[in-house]
Amino acid sequence: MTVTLKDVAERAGVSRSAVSRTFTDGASVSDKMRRKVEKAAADLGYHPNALASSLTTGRTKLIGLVSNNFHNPLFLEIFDLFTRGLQDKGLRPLLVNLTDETDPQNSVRMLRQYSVDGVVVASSTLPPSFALAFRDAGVPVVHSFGRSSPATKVHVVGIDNVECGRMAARTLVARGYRNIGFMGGPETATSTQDRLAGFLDEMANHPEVTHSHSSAANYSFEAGRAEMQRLLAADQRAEAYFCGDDVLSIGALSAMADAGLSVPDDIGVIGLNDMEMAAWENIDLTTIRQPIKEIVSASIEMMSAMLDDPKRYPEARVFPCSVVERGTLRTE
Amino acid sequence: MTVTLKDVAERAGVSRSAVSRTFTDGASVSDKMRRKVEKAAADLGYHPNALASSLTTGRTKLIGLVSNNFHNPLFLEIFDLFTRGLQDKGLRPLLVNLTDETDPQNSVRMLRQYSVDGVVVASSTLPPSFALAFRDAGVPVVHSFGRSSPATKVHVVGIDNVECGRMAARTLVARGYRNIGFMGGPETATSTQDRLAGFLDEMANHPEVTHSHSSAANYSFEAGRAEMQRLLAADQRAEAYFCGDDVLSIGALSAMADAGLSVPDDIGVIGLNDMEMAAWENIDLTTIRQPIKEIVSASIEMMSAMLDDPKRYPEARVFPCSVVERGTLRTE
DNA sequence: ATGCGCAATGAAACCCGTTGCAAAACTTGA
DNA sequence: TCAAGTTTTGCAACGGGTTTCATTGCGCAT
Repeated sequence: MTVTLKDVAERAGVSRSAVSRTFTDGASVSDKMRRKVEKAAADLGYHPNALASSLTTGRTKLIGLVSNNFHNPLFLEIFDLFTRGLQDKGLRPLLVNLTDETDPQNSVRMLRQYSVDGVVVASSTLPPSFALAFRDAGVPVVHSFGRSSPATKVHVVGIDNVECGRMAARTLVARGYRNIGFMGGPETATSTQDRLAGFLDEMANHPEVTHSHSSAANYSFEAGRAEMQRLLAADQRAEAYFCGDDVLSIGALSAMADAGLSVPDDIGVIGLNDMEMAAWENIDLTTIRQPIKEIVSASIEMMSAMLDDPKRYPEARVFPCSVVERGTLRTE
Repeated sequence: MTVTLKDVAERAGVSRSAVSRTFTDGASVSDKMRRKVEKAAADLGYHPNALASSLTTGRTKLIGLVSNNFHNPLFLEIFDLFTRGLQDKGLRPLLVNLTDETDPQNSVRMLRQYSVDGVVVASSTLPPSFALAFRDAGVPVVHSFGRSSPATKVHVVGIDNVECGRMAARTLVARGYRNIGFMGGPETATSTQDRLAGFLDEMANHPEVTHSHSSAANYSFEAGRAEMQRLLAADQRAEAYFCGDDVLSIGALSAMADAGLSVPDDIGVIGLNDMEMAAWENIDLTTIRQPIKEIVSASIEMMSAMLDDPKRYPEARVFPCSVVERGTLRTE
């Protein structure tokens, strides 16, 4: 059924090594030989078995793509970018869905069994220790959308969430809001923690502005809506909210609309991410743009580099964010 | 660096076969042996190499997951279901992003190189010939969300798009709309073609109702919005539209809002899919529900069955759809 | 022709496991 | 205690490639 090296070698009347060499570039083969082998291979419909070769070469070109964000539409964009970027480099994404799983050991074991060349952890909610588990197992790893620390031990690509928190606070204050709320994602997520820290840090510079904060159960529409409903019902309403994610913001907007509030006249919202949906005309969300294209390509670049040099010194690449002006904050 | 069977065998003072057997269930090993080997394996941190074993067993447990829908949020839900379902069965999804690619041969070649045990084509826009290419290459394949034909040659799981078209038309007529439009997705997509066919078929039963149809460039918000803008500007506006997809509907709703039309008072919309977003309170889209959970699990079941019996007779599993009543059609 | 250097080739060992087969080690029953 | 039967075990071949190393073949200058 399946055509092997040996079959081709026999048909072409050459040795197996010769066939192998015509299919690995950089090997020394004469034109005559190459033509002969290629002819035989074409006749038989031969394609080399990538897995068999990985046995000796030690490379599979398989990259584990690990994530736990299968409910945030932003991540569809991210998966799109990752799969295409990896494919362009001849790498194959082995997708791991971590939903309801926080222990890295299972994933580490599984991905090692499949001899992946490297692992990309694409998540803004997993702790740094998660990626670390791969490094400790000797697997090249980059944590995309992760938290970078000065003492980082794995490659990290992302944004400065603390600075984003500051930026959001600064923006809201500059627009004249004097009672500001932060509605974050799950408290366990590093991104939530950092954004809150930055937010509070900046607010400390503005004692005249009152502020408060709370968090939604997770980064989802429902959670954002529920939390905003709670805030509005408790009559603790701020003049404007920084929501720790766009999809959360959209949930919040929905709760505001239900409460009869008009945005941005009665209440303001600024999100974070700038997912495609934020630009939809019926949403038109003012938000802080996270440059996902750049983050993904930097992640892939780093991964490539690590494949060549697994001992590469860990590095954090942090991309700047900027406010995208749309219609959910008053212009002042 | 990497610990092999041989290392464990040496440390335990037994043969390599013994080690292999303790790690393959169903093999005959004494308890004493098993304990000895497991001890040695644990000491060394050994894990079997799944790829090496696949060489002799002929199974990799790798499943190609092929899709070209990386811009429709519905597919994030679908990927979530697929990855979890496959993982639960011990299978590993190798993700292939087909964006901008319609020729199956590249994917076939690549997936064969990686010796995948099977392939799931998850797409409502690819033609039946795409999945067929895998079958012809001897790879078990199931086409999820595909078009089933009476003479189908590959396993297909999905819905009856023709019937959905009829259902939409029937629903709109029943609500008293007398001028109805169908706004489909890309004309090359089988789903669009079938939904249109069903729509027209049903409309033929209602000569008193005028109807028209057009199509958006692709299944996306922007395309839906643009097409609806065009329709409204041309003043060809119908009383209600059946949009061939939820995200298309949402784009259309946005265009309607901009045009100052109020839904459902001035104009009605019914979508198709019932993605999570359709239930968001600020969207509240009346739509035809496609049971994606059932479709995905049926696909995985079929795939499992084919792994046991690759020559399994091809079968089409078609799930019924039903209208989900929300707020974008008048109640009449 | 002769010899030199280099590119192309093949034989064989190796990568990490699995498995058919025969020998070894146990049971069991009488 | 011994023969017969059943489990366990190890050996060696195998799966589909790659790679080292020695050998062969070739072009070229002399």
